[in-house]
Amino acid sequence: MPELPEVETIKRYLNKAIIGKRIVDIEILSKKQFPDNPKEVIGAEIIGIERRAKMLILRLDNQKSLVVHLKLSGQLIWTEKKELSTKTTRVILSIGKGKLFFNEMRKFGWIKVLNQKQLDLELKRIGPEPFGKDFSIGYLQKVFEKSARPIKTVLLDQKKIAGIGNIYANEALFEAKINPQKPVNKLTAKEIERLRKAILSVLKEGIKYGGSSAADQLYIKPDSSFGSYQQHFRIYQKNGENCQKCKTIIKRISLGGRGTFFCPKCQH
DNA sequence: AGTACAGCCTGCCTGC
DNA sequence: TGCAGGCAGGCTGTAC
Repeated sequence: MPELPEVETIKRYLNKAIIGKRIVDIEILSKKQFPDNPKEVIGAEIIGIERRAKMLILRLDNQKSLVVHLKLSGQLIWTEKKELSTKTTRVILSIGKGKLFFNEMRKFGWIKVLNQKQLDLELKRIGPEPFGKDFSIGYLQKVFEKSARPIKTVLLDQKKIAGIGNIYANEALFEAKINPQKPVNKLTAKEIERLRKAILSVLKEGIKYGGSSAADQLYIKPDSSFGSYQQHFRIYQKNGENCQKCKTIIKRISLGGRGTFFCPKCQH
C-alpha cells in the first residue's frame, strides 16, 4: 500500500515529469473519487509537487491544488506514449502532451481540488512529518505518555505521526525490538529513542528502493516499474518464517484489525 | 477528550 | 465446478 516512501517516490518522479506543464483535460470515470468540478483546474499550470503524510499535492498557478490520496490500492501512472487505461482507471488527467492515470481498485482513494485555506485545514489535522524537525524524542514522549493504546496503533495514527502505514510500522517495531502490543505509555526512554531511529531508518530504506511492490500490493512507480523494498522486508508478511536475528518463528496477530507481524523473542 | 468500531469497496481465498 | 461468505485494509464518521 502506498505509504510515505511510496508517495515520496511518486513525488520525485512526477517532479521531473510534469512540472511546468498545463492540465489540458480531466476525464472522470468514478465521480465519487473526483467529487469537485474539474473546470476549476483545467488550463492551470502545475508549479510544484509536494508530499504531506501519504498525500500528494500538485500546486497549481491559480492558487488551487490537486490533492491525491491513494489509500490502499492507488496508482499514478505517467505516460507520453501509449494509452495505458485499465479496468481500475478512475481518473485520467491530460497534462501537456501526456496523461496521468489514477488507477485504484478499491475506490477508497480520491483526488480533491482545494484552495489554500482548505488545504491548510486538511494538513493541520495531521501530525509531524518523520523527516521534519518536530519529530523529536520530546514530541514522542509527550504523545506516548498520554495513552495506553498499543504502540503499533499509535504509529498508524496520522494525527500523531504522518505517513507511516502497516508495512513500515511493522518493520520499524522489529528494528527497534519493541512488541507491537506494548502499551505506548509503558515504553522506556531507550525504547522511544530506538523507535524514532528505526522509523527514520526504515522509511529512508523504503525511499531508497523506490517503495514496496509486494505480490498483493498494487503500488507501482509512475513509469509502471516495481519498487523493490519488498525484497528487504524483515518482518512484514514473514509469519511462519524464521526471524533473521534469532531464528524464532515469526508470529502474525490482528491488532486494531490490522495484520501485525513480530518476533516473539526479539520483540518482547 | 480519547477510544473503538462499522462502513466504504474490490478481489482473493476458503468451504460447501 | 460454481458460488456464497469472510477477510484485508486507510481513514472517516459515529457512538460511547
